Amino acid sequence: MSAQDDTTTQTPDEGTGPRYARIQKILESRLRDGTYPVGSLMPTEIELAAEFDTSRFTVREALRHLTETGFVERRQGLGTRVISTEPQMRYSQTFDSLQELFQVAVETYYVVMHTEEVVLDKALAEVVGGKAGETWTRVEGVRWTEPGGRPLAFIESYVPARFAKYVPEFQGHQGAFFSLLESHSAVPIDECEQEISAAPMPEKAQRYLGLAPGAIALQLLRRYHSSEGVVIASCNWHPAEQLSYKMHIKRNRGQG
Amino acid sequence: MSAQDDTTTQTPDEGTGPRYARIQKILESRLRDGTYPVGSLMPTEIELAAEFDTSRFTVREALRHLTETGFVERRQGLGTRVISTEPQMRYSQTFDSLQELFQVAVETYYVVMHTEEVVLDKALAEVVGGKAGETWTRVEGVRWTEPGGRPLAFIESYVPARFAKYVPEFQGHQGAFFSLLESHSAVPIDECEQEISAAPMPEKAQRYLGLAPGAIALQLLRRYHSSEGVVIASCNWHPAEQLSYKMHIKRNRGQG
DNA sequence: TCGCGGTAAATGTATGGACATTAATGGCAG
DNA sequence: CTGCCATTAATGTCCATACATTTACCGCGA
Repeated sequence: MSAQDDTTTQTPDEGTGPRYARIQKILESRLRDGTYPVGSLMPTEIELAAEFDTSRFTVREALRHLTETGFVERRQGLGTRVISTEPQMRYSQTFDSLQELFQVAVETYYVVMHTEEVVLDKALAEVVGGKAGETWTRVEGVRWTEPGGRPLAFIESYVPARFAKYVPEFQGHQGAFFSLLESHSAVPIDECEQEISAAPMPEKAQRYLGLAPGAIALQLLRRYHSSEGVVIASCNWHPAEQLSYKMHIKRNRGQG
Repeated sequence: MSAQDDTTTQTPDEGTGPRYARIQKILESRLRDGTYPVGSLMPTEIELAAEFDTSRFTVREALRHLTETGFVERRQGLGTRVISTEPQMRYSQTFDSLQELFQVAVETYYVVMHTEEVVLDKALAEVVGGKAGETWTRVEGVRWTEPGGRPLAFIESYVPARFAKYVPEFQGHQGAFFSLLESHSAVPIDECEQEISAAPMPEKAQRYLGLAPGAIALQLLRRYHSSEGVVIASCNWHPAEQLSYKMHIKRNRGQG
């Protein structure tokens, strides 16, 4: 309700383009100016439809775009929660496809090199998404094109203690861990954060992968979440020449 | 129409979950087995609705998911074109937001270090998305936090000859090039490909950025496309410690 | 031959309604 | 106090329908 800067009268009737796009712009401006604070629930579809004098369908289109753009998160039975006041790289995907999306894990084989229990210190807890003092299992391994084939990546994985009993299953597993853990423990995995960065290849990884000192790695840190927290955190080191991340960003037509 | 492997009878009535999801799975399997080849047009919404004995709305939901997953591309007046037989990292976004998405370019300043004309050889043509033999302008520069501030990245940009006249505008520009080119030339930019990889920091970049030899870079190759082809290709080298790419991948609830 | 305009066909936008599914809530029984 | 259950409210799914907008295409005229 700030009186300043109100050149944008809050009606979807001005401007051009589809109505849902105009409503979307209004809602975005409200998100930015704090009308709908982060963490709060936005008005319901019915309320917004009434406010903008339009149908629920049109409001849903606007909200769908806000979801795809990473501003809000919607849950059946709950509502529309504000998660950001600016767009995010957020990628929505069905689960089976998600597994295929992480190309490297599919049709490749994992070999466990080393396993140990660790108590999380503060720094490690932050990385894996756990709490300091908890006991987790740390697994070192290498992913291969095929058993006895060419090594692809060095992987360090962390799982909470309650999943430790499934770790032996990792040995020789084809595919991603998270699907294995999910099927064995019946804990559904809802989302995954991924952080891509560049880093020197760790010394141990150089040995396992047969690389010269000074090798460069594309480093992928992934945290797989169930509703109760992180189920697996893994850090993958891929030789820089062997992996790159391609994205295709497409402009929505007609919204200039 | 392969007779083998036909455990999936092609009706959406089996299985559980929403009907559009079942239809989506059937369509995905057809994409994979070549029933709808890459480059071809899929049946229209009306035809699919008739085949699956459902409404156009439900078919649209299935196709919307295929679009978000990167299998197909839809154009009003044309149809649904198959662009891939497996899911892709495809990110749809409005344009204003896209600029914000490429965080680094916003509220930073670009300084041109060097400009020259180059004739594309075959390898370079492939990288920038042009044709061998064409003349492009190559621009070297550095992006800074503020004029005279801290250097953030070394950037090598290529623009086709017809845009060369706008290159002087790059000097001291705040924001991304593509928005500058777009506003000056009135050529709308539809999409952007991005490839993220790890690489050694080029020697020239080490000098410009004041880094020690052996520094590691997160390398971003971007191609901005208009309908007529690549408008800008740029390769950015960021010090590995200063940049990472975070993604949030969310599972569609209720599709196990 | 070239360009212009009309037409058909496809997706895009929008309405209004109905019912399903999920999640929080509060009350009741143990 | 705890646990189960009915209620309520929100989004999710689905229908039939209409019109708008974009694109490809064909034919006509200059």
